[in-house]
Amino acid sequence: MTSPAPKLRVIRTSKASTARAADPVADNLTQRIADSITTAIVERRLMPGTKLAEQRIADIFKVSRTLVRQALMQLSRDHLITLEPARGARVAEPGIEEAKQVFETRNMLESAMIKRAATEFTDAQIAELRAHLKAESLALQRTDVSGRTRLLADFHVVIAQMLGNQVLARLLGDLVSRCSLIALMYQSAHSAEHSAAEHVAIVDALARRDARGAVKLMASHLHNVERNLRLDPRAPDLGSVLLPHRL
Amino acid sequence: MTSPAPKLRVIRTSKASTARAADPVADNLTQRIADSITTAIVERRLMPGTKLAEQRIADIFKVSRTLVRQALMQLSRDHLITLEPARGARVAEPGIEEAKQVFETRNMLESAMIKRAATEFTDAQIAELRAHLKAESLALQRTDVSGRTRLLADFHVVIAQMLGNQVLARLLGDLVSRCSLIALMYQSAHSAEHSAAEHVAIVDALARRDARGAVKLMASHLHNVERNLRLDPRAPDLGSVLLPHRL
DNA sequence: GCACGCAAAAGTGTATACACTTTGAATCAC
DNA sequence: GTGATTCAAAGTGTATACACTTTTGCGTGC
Repeated sequence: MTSPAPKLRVIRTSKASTARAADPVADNLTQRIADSITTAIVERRLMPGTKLAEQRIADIFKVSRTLVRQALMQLSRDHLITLEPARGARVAEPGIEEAKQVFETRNMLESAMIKRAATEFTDAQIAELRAHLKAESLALQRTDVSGRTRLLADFHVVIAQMLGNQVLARLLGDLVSRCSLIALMYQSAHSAEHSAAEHVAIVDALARRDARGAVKLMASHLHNVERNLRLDPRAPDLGSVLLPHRL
Repeated sequence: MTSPAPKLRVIRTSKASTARAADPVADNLTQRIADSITTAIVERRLMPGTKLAEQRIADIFKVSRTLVRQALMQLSRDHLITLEPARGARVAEPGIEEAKQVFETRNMLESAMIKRAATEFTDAQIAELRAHLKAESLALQRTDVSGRTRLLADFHVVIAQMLGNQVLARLLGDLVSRCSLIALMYQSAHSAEHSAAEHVAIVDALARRDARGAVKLMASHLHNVERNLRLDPRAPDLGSVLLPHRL
């Protein structure tokens, strides 16, 4: 019969059905393309508004347009690029309104998250967080720009993962990467050092099991990041209209 | 001569660059396929675990596999189906753990959301909400099953939209549709009437500008929905293992 | 009879082909 | 010289082709 004897069925099944089944969509190739473009955007090598022609990218990665299209559609879902019907893909240019909404939503999620963390985290987990803070400060000392940006963003996602809530972690991850794009578009004046210091304060509050304090610190941290964006309605509009964004 | 007078260029551009640019990814064709599958899943015509072969779907819609693949990848991002590397797509079977995480995340978002709504909604907006409640009760009376399911879910998203936060609205929309799938998988015992009544209570609290009360009511509403799922670790596992899910 | 293995069928992964749309530039009219 | 028109180049949208993987059914050996 259709013997259910799984013989030497690949072990991938187990991994696939547990961890991967969530979303990871594609094989490693499409994903690699998407990741490359993502880091290029976050590391400011692709400026907002830049056209992303499919064939160009396909040539670079030595693959067909098929895979590039898949990657682009994925990035579009993450709001890192925009796809217009017959006009192709461009690096997203999030507007001021969108920026505010992203920060507000982050605040909603992260306030609740840090509150839970304050009451539920074990000492071991807090130690793990301190290790992350250590890595942040090292990256700062080495002036490792792309590394430090990544670590500062990861701090927030790591907390979500430590709570064991993968759904929350993914959601927050999306929001955080959108924030990276927003921050580089509106030239944040918020120094990385300042952010790292605020992270330390937050973890200290967690260590004291001071839920209320942690929530307040997290809220003010997010508020500081947002406040230091140049969200003047005038300047960005003028700039983006006048300057030639296309390549 | 070959030029078919491109004069009457569609105004689509304006709409596309403002509202659509966000994410809607594809043209109406890919989207229609995705929508058809989505409603088929939510209306229980496609049970969890059902195989979704690309060519079969392509034949049904009279399109090529290309468009079907796009639609499937989109649905996969929404967690309505799962894609395994060389084994194709199946209707998702969200696990118990995932269900709990989705509800917890919804609670985080919606508590914060309803709190803001209680202090910021105008009388006109509350009237609009009451109109929605009216629609819910009408769908209940007409025993319009698919309509009522949709309306009950939309209630939560509508509140987010009324706050003017599109980012929040989309995030919540994704979570809510995952909940629909979860609810039908674990045969919710929570009656639609009960949900509708709880919605009324929430809006009443909003009308009183009773933020604390509204938050409490929303939290207990979500808790009730979750509690009435058959999230016994034993029953579902046994059932899903024994019963043949495939068609 | 049962298990193993092999081969055909079905299905997915990627590349390519082709139609249609947009873009840009050169031409023509004024 | 300025403005509109047209045509070619570039780019996107969809279909199809083909390679490779998984599944399934049958036959063989024990």
